[in-house]
Amino acid sequence: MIVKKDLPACPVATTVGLIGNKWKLLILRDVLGGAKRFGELHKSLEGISQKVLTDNLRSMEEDGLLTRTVFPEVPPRVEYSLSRLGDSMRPIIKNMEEWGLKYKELAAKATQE
Amino acid sequence: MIVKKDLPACPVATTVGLIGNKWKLLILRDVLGGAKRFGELHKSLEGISQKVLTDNLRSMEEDGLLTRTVFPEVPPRVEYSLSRLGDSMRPIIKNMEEWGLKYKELAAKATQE
DNA sequence: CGGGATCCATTGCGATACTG
DNA sequence: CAGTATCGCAATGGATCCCG
Repeated sequence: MIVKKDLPACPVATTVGLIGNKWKLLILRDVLGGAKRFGELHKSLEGISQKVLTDNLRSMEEDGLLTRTVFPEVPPRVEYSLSRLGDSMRPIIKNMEEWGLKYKELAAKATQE
Repeated sequence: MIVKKDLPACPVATTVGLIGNKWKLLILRDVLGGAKRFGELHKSLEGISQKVLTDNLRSMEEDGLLTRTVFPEVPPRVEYSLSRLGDSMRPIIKNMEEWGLKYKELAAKATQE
């Protein structure tokens, strides 16, 4: 599902409009590994406040990147998982992961000198 | 050149720390096409203020992603180009571009229905 | 447990003016 | 041209309380 926003002319800007934000990228990273509960995300994303996490999750849900599933239990359980659209971002995160790994190798070398 | 910051354990977080920001990603996009002058970037990045552009350029320079070259002319000319480290981010931006293109196709289809 | 609602401090950022 | 400096507002985000 795609919700209309004004799409910028540049495709990169389009993508950046959806995930050009620290937390969204990290949320994506977490959810790539499978559905996550609110509390799990909150723990994993160190430093994020409940409010900001909620805001980002809502936004990503609106944009069709995430699927929110409520399990009618007591206590309530809510899971966030990747939609098909969200899953199509996997290569982007994968690239960032690979880049980060290489960067850390470089940083390690630079340190030992 | 790599400047030390505290590197997070997660490689994705490492990358996000350097470019997990709307403007930096768009600056990267612009500079991928070759060296750009300050004014060119300012025009291309619609909506950015001079201050924020300067701040981001400085930050990216500190992080070793960009190279800043001053030409001792009158009027002064300053060019920003990709360092080797910055250039290694090309695949990430490329992915985002491809994703944006596909997304726009989807959006177009959804509209015509 | 997973939020919604408030209130408030902090900051980000735009606008403007000035300079080498 | 490519900045730096300053000011002041608006928005972001943190903390807290409450609820289904």
